[in-house]
Amino acid sequence: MRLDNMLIAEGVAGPEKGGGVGAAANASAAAGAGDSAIEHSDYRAKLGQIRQIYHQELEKYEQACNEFTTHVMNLLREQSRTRPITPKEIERMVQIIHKKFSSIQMQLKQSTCEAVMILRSRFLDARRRRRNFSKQASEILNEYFYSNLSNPYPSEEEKEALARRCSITVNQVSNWFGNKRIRYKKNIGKAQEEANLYAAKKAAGEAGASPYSMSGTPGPMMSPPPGDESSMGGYGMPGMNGSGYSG
DNA sequence: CCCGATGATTCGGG
DNA sequence: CCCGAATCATCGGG
Repeated sequence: MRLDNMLIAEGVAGPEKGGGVGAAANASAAAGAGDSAIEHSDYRAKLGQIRQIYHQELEKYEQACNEFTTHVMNLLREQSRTRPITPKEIERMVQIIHKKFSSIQMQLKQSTCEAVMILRSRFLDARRRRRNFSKQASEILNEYFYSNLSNPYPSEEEKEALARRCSITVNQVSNWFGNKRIRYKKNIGKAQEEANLYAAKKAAGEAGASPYSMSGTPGPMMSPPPGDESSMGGYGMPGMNGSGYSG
């Protein structure tokens, strides 16, 4: 009976229509980008389709069940002319039929659940439908990162400020820094170019009168910049096949 | 179409 | 909870 609960929770079963603001929306909106409304409208449309089909099928089953029941009843009535048939017997018959049909309904519920699950992962999983940040947002984030290379761990307040400036969520800022740190470390050589680039940009912006202590480079404690551009050909990228599941 | 870049999620550890 | 690491899934340029 868990299937019923789930279908109700997803808004497939339960209230025929109306708001139907399910638990679907807020379930995995963790770091979802700002405009989640658009994606959700698509999601809702598909969900509505599923629901429609579900109810359609359900009704069909019910109708078939009723038809079959009356059919059997008629047969029994005819038989009752040649042999005695107790009402108990009839009731038993009806119960058997209903049980059979409800098991069929279970199958329908299960496949509907499956469809909903697929739909959820297809639309609500933020890994899909990923959008790159704007160029400007990347600028801001990179600027902070390379200006604080020795300690690229923004506090909560700083994250909020950055999030506001970039028009993204705090979570996304955290994600960005997490990715940036690990990827910087993984590839110092290339990142160094970026570092120089942003350092130059910053220097241009400050035009000389900067309060930085000029005791050499700030020396990032993460790893010493080797400045070695060669020997960064290919690190093993395994197959990464795109296992296509139809959608 | 391939492949690197990139944002998001998952997992293990403190 | 945050971090690093691995991984996933999409984007975007060639």
